[in-house]
Amino acid sequence: MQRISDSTVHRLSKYFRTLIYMQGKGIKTVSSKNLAHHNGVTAAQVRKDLSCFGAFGRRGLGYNVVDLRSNIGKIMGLDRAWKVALCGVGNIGRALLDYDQFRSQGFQITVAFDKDPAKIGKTIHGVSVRNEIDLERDVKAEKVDIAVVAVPARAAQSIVDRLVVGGVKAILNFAPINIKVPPGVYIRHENMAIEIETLSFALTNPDLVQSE
Amino acid sequence: MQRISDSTVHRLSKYFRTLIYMQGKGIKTVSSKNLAHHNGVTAAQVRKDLSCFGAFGRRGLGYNVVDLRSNIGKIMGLDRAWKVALCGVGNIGRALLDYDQFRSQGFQITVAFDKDPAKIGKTIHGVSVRNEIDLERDVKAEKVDIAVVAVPARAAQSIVDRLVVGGVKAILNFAPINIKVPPGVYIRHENMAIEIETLSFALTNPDLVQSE
DNA sequence: AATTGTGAACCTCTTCACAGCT
DNA sequence: AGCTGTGAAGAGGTTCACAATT
Repeated sequence: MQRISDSTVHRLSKYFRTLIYMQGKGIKTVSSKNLAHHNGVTAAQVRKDLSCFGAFGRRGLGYNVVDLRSNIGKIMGLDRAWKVALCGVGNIGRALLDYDQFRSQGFQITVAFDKDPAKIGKTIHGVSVRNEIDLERDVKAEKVDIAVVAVPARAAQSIVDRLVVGGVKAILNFAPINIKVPPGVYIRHENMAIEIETLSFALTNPDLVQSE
Repeated sequence: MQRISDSTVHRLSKYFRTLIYMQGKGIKTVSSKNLAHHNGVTAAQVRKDLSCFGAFGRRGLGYNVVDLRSNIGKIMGLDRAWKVALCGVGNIGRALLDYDQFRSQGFQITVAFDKDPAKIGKTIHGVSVRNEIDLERDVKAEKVDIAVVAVPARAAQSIVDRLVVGGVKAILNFAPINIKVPPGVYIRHENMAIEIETLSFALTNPDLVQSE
């Protein structure tokens, strides 16, 4: 069985959002060319990406918007609700508690942890903040699927280790540091500093990068 | 002159952060192997990345931490201050106004815009929020280098168009939608939904992805 | 002995191009 | 005629392996 590349998964996520938009607009059918145009890729790329999982289109006609959305949703596991825990209720953590794109796609932040006594016990955006001391116990009890780590860099590895002890298999890390996890645990990094520094690089070396 | 890949630039950004950390710890010298280990890549990859820009190490000895940090800083344009404008002072915008990783690396958010009358005129984290109506005029007057777009998806393309009119050449977009920019303008996307959906995919298809 | 810098080999992802279906 | 699905070709990024240096 073939492995699927990160790039393909990222694009599927984008196609999925485009299809939701199109469904909302009442568009019934879409071609690979059109879907590609909405996402800044080539039509061949769209077809290749989809062909990893089956044949969802009809030659000569294109893809049915509702069906393709439903199929990509199933492929990506977006046809169910995921239990999400948030670790670290700082600036970024608070923003994520109220982030539409998580909520609307089935990612429900049901638990939040912090070690600041001033925050523990408070309810923010409908989620009550718990004491980080109980992290392992609580993520196990709540059967958390995915943890979002938004603690300072120096604390991130230890929080992740404890999440793993609590049985969490998927982690989204916002701390600007590499984290080690055992086999079978998935970790993804979201580092906003990297992207803005990439812009700094582009402005500094316009001859070394291609703009759109 | 060779083009530099996004992956290389992203890794340089990571090496840079590692070197800052090492410098803080008083570490004088680092090998490609060590730098690689801190960032989850191979030693050959580190050397190849650096070799795009010159020969910074000494055979048999490794790299001087302070010198390499300084060199990467120059390459990435992190040895200067960038003027950053924020568009959209919602949950994410507010979090970014107080984001350490921006501030400490020379990205100074000096202007913020919103169209909500309740926000205009207020000062948040030391930045006063201006009326979005004056966007083009103000980014031009303030000589903004980089704009961060944190407005809803439906407003993002139009805000970007106006930023371009105002002369902004680099944009960091948080709206979950593809944005078109003219040649010579750099845009990077930060989409947290994509990464969490990638985790959803991994949990749903453990056989199709490799964990660490 | 340790470690860099780098051409060559390797591998992976993207694009091409066309047969096949509507 | 229009559009998908896909093997083959092409492009690009990563790893190997070793000469060069300390």
